[in-house]
Amino acid sequence: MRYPAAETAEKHRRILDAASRLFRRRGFGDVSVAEIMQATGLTHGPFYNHFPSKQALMAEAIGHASAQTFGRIANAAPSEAGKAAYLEAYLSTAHRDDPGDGCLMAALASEIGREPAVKAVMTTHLKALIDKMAEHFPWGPKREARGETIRALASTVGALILARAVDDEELSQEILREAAR
Amino acid sequence: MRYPAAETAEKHRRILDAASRLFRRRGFGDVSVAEIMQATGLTHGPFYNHFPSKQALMAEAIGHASAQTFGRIANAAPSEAGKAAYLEAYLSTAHRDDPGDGCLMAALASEIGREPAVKAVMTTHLKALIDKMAEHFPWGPKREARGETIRALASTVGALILARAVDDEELSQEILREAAR
DNA sequence: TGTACATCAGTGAACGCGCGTTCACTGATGTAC
DNA sequence: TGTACATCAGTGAACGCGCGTTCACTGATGTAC
Repeated sequence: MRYPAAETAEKHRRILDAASRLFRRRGFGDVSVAEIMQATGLTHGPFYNHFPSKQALMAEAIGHASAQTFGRIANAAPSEAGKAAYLEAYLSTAHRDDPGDGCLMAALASEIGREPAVKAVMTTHLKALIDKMAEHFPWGPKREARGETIRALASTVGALILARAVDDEELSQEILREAAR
Repeated sequence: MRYPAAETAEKHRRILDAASRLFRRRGFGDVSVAEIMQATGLTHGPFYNHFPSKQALMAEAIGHASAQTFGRIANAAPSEAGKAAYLEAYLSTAHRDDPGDGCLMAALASEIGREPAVKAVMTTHLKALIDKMAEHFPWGPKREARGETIRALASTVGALILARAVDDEELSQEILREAAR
């Protein structure tokens, strides 16, 4: 290899960072390959040295963002208090106003199902996420843990999406507040 | 008017019908004006006799689909059984597999916040929807009705979105089933 | 009633634009001797 | 150690394409007399 492998890997990572942030902020369709490459300080040409297509980048960027989420859960205390803090952060206005660094599902929800490669990565992510959350946090009776995790996920993802879809600050906050109960 | 007004209005309605269905099925970005017009049996030219821009159509199509949802709620029996039937239909695999005729929020979730005109219409829709559901269905103590409605909306919308984002039939069904409890 | 005209929704070619992707070229880096 | 060469990531112009939008034209409809 002409250039050290570490440098190539570093660039690959920077493209994924920029892409996963921009995609979550504005959606797959509204972010161009050129813009992503510009965000990493390069022109758009060498993109194809790293990824075979934009579609492939979309799938890999989802995986990249998924790893972030897992890091966040692993860092939360595995107690009732840790769970409460995690959910509170999830339903915060800070998270609502910063989709770029936030939840994948909430940010790209309706676009995920349309691209099979993306959907596949998302499925793996969600399965692992349910397992991780069910095992990491306390959920009352053991055999209820999985069901409760799924219900908590659906509620919080739904609430965040509704809060973001709305123009009215008061209503938006009300939705987050109610879901936190 | 050269052509009878009723005919113009009828065409306007047919464009909105096609648009709101296609948008929900595939998203705003992936559906072209030409395709919508073709679905109504016309070429794309006269589109601009009906709407000033695609953006304007997006906002109007949301309003159009919103009216459908309200019709569906009004038709449900205002009883515990009516509410259960409504929620069961919402969380059915039939609804999951037919976004074109289904819930606006779940279908366009992440794209709504990005277009201010669309967001404004959506806010009006959601406000009216919360009021309508809180008042139409029984929810236990009166002053809890609004909060419970919001939580039910967040849970069901979230569950439908997760169920659609997933590749695995079993997991998808599990999500719908858990949210229905 | 019949005829010439005015209207305007519909037609389809054309426009400019931005996109994903390709490619001939550059030039900095490492290698061979 | 020094020099000529090979490599390959990066550059940026160019490609074909589909999109939203415009527009000169058509032709069916209704109106005026």
